[in-house]
Amino acid sequence: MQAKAKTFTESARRAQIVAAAIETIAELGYTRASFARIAKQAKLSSTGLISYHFANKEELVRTVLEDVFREIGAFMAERMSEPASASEALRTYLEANLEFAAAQPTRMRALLNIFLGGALDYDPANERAALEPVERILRWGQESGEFREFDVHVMATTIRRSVEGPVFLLAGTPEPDLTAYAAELVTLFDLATRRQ
Amino acid sequence: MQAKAKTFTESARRAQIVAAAIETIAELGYTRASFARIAKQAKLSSTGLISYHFANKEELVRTVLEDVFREIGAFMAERMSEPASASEALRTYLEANLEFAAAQPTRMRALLNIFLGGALDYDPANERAALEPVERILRWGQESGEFREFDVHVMATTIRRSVEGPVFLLAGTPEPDLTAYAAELVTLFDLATRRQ
Amino acid sequence: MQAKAKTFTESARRAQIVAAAIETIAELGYTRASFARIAKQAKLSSTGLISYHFANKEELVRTVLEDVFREIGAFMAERMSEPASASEALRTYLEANLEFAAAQPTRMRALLNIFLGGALDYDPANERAALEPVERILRWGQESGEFREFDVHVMATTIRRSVEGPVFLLAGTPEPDLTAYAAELVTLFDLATRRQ
Amino acid sequence: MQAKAKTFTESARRAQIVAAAIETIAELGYTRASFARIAKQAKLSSTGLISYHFANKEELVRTVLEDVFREIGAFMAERMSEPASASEALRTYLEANLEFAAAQPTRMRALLNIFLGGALDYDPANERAALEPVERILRWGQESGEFREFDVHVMATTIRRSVEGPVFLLAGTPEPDLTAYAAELVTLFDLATRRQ
DNA sequence: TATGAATGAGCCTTCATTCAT
DNA sequence: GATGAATGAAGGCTCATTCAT
Repeated sequence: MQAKAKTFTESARRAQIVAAAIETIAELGYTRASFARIAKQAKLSSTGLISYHFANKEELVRTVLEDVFREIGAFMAERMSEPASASEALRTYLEANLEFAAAQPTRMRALLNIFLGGALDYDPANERAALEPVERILRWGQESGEFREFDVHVMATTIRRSVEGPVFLLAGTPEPDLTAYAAELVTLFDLATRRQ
Repeated sequence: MQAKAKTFTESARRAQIVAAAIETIAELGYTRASFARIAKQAKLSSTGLISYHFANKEELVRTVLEDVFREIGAFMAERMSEPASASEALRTYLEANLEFAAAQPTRMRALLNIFLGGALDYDPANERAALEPVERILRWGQESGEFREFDVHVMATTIRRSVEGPVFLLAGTPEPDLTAYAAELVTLFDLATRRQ
Repeated sequence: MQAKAKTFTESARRAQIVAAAIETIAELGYTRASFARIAKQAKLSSTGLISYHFANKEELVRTVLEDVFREIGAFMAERMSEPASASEALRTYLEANLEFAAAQPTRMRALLNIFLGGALDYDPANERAALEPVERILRWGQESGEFREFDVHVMATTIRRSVEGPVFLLAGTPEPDLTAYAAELVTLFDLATRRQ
Repeated sequence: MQAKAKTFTESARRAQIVAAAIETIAELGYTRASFARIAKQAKLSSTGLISYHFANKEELVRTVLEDVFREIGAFMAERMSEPASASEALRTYLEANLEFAAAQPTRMRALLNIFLGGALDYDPANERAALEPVERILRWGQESGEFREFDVHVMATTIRRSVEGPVFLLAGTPEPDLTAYAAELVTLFDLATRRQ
């Protein structure tokens, strides 16, 4: 009944399973990431153990998402602390996103594979959650006069998708220059947002 | 090269199956669009009938893609004929894409679900094919002096993804204002690309 | 209703289908010789045509057997005409069988694949029919005093199977020396049968 | 090389499935021995259970073969220990083969149905393995002077097929006299092989 | 006669999940 | 907590056969 308190062992097992799920989903895509394959990746002896720790596949996937989002959140929080201006915040947002993709390509691929692989019935809440920090920056810039008038939702959607773009590059190219990519995006959206 | 001539009946059946597949893939995603569900959608008596008309699932999906691409191609060709300048071409490209998404939301969703849903092992060639028309416009603009210097690939990727953005909105919202959305994108990328 | 009289066209079609079936069964084995593959081999446009000419697969297979048996029978009849003695008849029987296998390897393989491939519920009548000519020779030899006393059925079975032995060699080896093989068998069964 | 250690339960299940497969293959032939029928014979709830214990049908069949070969090997090893001469070895070989067929007719039929039923793409290695013990006896006899000169391969093939001959009889006849059959074969091949 | 189309049963396999131990 | 075992639904696909034209 009690929903929260987990023993240490249980937490460790769940973490191990989640890590294996991320690895597997990143490598094979969501569809092919069956319990059998995740268990093998985690060197678990039975898929039953996954079912034991997670009510069903959906809960496992949800946990994977939470885990990845928490990491991204922590990473972003560190970079984004106390920006002096909205345009600086936007620049940092773009750079930090691509840095994270470069640093954690597996997590990033898993994330995309989940969203793209039909894992979840499309849930607008997820998109709203991802968009919200960007929209906050954009509104800040418009209020401060740094940014021109534009539809915040459209701009935020475009920005969000722009940073997802290079993730797939990471599979093929060994060392794609994400720093340069980030610089291009920074310029692009600086021009697109700033008051003329 | 030349495919065997199809009889009228066969063409009709194939078209019916393809239509049902589009509907089903758009609604459920690629993974859950099983032959059984497609057959039910098409009111067929047996999944065997799908196998009778298509060698395997891959061929069916490929046919779906061809069908959608042909429609998009025809639609775009009509809009894009004889643009006077690169910036006009870019504007038209953005507008036409969103118009098509508004006119054929189901086809558009199916398309994305196939590409994003792990239906195909990720093939850079597909992405290159989608990017190529955009990159041509961008290079034209740079050569003509209309556009500033920027990395064509990054800009093209960002543009391409920006027009995919609103597709999923179409499921929830009955009449999203894609005209306004297009106008925002046009301004956004005009500012981002033009020589200052 | 009328069981026998076939039109010319029908006979030709049936012959064409039977020939294709032999080819296909010889190449792929009975199990994989589906109507679809036989139709392709015969360049027929529809498997329905096979069903039109043959009540079911069993009838087709039975017809194949009759066809092959008729050929073997004709071939053997020519060789075996008027043997001077039982031992000469036996020698000729062995030689003629291997000659036929060398001359018609496809028919021979098809024959074996049918018997071995579970095509027919095992029917002792087939075996009896194959054994009967051999047993006749053997009884002749015993009655004439050329052959010693032995169990005719055992000897006939052994002889029959001995000539089936080399058929599979024909697949792998381009030019197996069936003449030498026949000579060995002739000596073998001469020693095994003759009065000491 | 070393297969993963099986638990007792798993071994028992596998044995049960193998037994059911033997029964089914012997009765219906390889082709008609589907997982569904084997499962029914074994009173299993689902064909999935067979797939759970065996990677695929090929592995099941391979296991059946190993099982039958192990039994035959043990049976033969006992009979064939320390023959005094090649001709005694040959006699024992013939007798032991027919005894085994009499004692284990189901296993024997299954074996033949697998080899003859197109279960395996025809593999000369299998035939060589079956022939090898016979050829060893024959070479021994030729070297010791007991046997006349003859082509060892032809003789071995004929002997091998001669002992397979009566296996199918076992289905129809309740108590075929395989002892008498063996005696006939012993005489036959004694005459055929011995130095005159 | 011949054709293309359709049918529905059956094939092997994979899957998430459950359960006794 | 963890394991191996079992379940039954569902997957894509092939098959022999039937039928309207």
